Amino acid sequence: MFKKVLVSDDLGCTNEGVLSVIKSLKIKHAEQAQYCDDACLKIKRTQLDLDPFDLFITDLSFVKDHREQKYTSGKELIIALKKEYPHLKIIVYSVDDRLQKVRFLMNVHQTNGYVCKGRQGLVELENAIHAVYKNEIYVSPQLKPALSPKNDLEIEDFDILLIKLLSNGLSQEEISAHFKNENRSPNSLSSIEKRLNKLRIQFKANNAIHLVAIVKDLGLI
Amino acid sequence: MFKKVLVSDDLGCTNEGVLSVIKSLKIKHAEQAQYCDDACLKIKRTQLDLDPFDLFITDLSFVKDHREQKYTSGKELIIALKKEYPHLKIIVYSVDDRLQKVRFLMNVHQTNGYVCKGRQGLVELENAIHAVYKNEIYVSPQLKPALSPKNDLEIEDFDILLIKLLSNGLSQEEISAHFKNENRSPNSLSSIEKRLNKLRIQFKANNAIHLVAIVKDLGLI
DNA sequence: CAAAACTTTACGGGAAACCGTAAGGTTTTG
DNA sequence: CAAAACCTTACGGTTTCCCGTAAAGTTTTG
Repeated sequence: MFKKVLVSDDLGCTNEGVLSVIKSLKIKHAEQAQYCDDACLKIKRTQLDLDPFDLFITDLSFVKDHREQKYTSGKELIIALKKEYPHLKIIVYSVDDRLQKVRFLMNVHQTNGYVCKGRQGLVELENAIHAVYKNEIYVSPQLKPALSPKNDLEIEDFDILLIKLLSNGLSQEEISAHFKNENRSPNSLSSIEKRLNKLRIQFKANNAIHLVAIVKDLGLI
Repeated sequence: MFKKVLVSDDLGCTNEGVLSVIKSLKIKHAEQAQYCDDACLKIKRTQLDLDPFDLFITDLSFVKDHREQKYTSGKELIIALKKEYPHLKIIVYSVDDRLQKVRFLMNVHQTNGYVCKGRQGLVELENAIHAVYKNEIYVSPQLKPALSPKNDLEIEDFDILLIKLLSNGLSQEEISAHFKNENRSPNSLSSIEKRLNKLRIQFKANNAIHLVAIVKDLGLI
């Protein structure tokens, strides 16, 4: 079984809960961190040692506070860590069950597990730890569809950005100007209208307000 | 100190974390529930006994799943319990830090404590337990402003409803018609425009889309 | 009870969003 | 390499939103 585990979540209570599972698995050495940067530091420091952390369990969302942070989300930290230490096993433990995010972390960045916080969260986490130890990947049952390849009728980044700018109060004309500034194409007012029209249909929205509300509820922006 | 505590949160890991605090306070008897209805049942059952639960710590948001529930949120359950057992001490332990909600539960329904989940959550929870045991009320420091009386320049229900309808995709004209249907006044298109204008200024929004996005982020709708 | 203050409604003009059509580019494909 | 398919842009017309002003109605106040 894993020898040394790091658990990172901004909520102390969640760390406690996860640590109780770790303990029940007879893993001797476990630590916790409440900031991504702390977690990063702890991992980097021990990678040079004889017994580095061999499993990292992390939340994705970390509430900002007074402490300035280099990494402000679990996602960023995972990307950085996987680049530097591809062999470090990482399990995400998050309430965020959006398939996009799951797919991104699992497929693009080779994260080893993704467990949804939920009523069964701790049980699933235990299963995940066992699976990942056997070099398998693990995702919570409700996230399985995320990894099935057929499910790729995706919203593009462009669309997300577009809606995000809308939600920030920019008019379609301002968005067009903004895209022209950044040399991003398409950028004509007409294209933006067209894109929004497609999105409205896709999300069954009556108008732009409705669209933004729906997409916000889905957590896409 | 309290003799018998019930902890309720849909996330098992959070319950574990809270229970670890309870234990450290030498409270012998503690139980947990993952559904509001379960919590309710446990409390009701022991209220007739010699040693009923004398403290109830609960989350507010409970994710719905297959199990049909009478109470679907901590708020509803608290209201019901406080009506039936006014002397039962209740502490809210939630990520939700919206002042409106705090004020509602503390002032209107005599909840005894309100602790924000956060990095310091468990420490604050411990303080809350001590305070509540001494018949004081406790709210997390960042929520203090919620209870100061001056802070009552509230958004009216009308405004909330208005923005909600907007976010549901209704045009201003449709909203006017809708209000006329329900005999709610004011209901003219002009009044609705005026109201929205005021809200846009108040929330520093560029347009209606922006307004809806801001208000959604604040969690008011 | 009448003046003042406020709220609600009406209306008109300009801006932005919405919608269809069509022209000009680019990529795909036989 | 040319036809087809697709994407991007342009443009005009209609609807909705945004904003100011003013009239009508309601409440407050001396």
